[in-house]
Amino acid sequence: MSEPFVLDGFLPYRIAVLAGRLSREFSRVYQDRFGLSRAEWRVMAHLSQEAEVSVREIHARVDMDKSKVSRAASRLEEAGIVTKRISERDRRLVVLALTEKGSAMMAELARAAQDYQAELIARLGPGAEGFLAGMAAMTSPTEAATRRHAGPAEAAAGQ
Amino acid sequence: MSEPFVLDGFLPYRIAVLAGRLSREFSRVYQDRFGLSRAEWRVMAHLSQEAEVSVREIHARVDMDKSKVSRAASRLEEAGIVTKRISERDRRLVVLALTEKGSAMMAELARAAQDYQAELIARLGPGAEGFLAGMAAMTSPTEAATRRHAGPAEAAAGQ
DNA sequence: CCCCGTTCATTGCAACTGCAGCGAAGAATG
DNA sequence: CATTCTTCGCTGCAGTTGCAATGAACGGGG
Repeated sequence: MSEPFVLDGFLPYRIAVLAGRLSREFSRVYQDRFGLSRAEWRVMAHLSQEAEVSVREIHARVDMDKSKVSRAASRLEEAGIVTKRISERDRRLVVLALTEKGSAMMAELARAAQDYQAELIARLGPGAEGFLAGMAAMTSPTEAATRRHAGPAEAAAGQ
Repeated sequence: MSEPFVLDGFLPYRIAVLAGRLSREFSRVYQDRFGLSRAEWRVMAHLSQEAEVSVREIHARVDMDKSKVSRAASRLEEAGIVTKRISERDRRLVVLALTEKGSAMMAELARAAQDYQAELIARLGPGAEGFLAGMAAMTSPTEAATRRHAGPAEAAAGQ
């Protein structure tokens, strides 16, 4: 029964290491070429999905604290990559949108991202499907144990 | 060919989110019960594998900057969880080891970790093997693209 | 119409992070 | 040996992080 604990086999650890490695690998693209931080890249990536998004929406979907989103957005605005304006429907909301410059950057980044994604799939080989299925199972809200209050995106935070 | 870029399908992103979620989920154990940070937990976990380890060894294997290891070790020492002493064979090395108190904590943590691991495997269900195979493939040093100078543990950093 | 509880985004603050640089100790070279 | 190069752990520092608190704006109930 009680196998000795083996760190190298512990899934949260293994996945965290993998995530760090992939993240770092791809960060070369947006960091070297555009000087973006990971947080900034994520905000941009999210904006490429829906043209106009509020800080709250990004916070809710992405694994980022809302202050992190806020500050990333400010830096992007300062760099002329996104615009911030107050929503007319709800004046508490800040609506983010890519500028033309931002869109051009994002187009290039999207291409690079797809190339990288293709390479990863290639690395996975035929086992890709199994891996993706596992990701889904893991991500699913089974959470038998460790039930939590939880908020948007699991109260974000972390990383 | 050129599918539009979809953030939710981008593997580095998905894996990062998953890693964050699992990490946070399990961190409740060592954080709530023992007040450990993630870095401290990792150092302890590593120490549970081999009784005596140097800062450098942890830095090399784990995805942690050496200063991070150093400071985590200092905090653990202050808390009476590990001891630091200078190696006799090489007086540059600092040898870390769990104290009795630390061992007791680690035993409890190991149990919790195994429970959590079991739950994760359960979540994965029959697809577990495929997932683990994918992890291995992904981690493997295929790295066709993005070759790097690299150092210990991919020059650590990140996360 | 006016409260009052809630939802947003931002900001202050303390803690943490990574990086560069340091001194001490070992290894290599002649 | 003396000299130089490398390895190891630590620390200063600037930048970042998460958390809590703030203030503005909604929205519902009386």
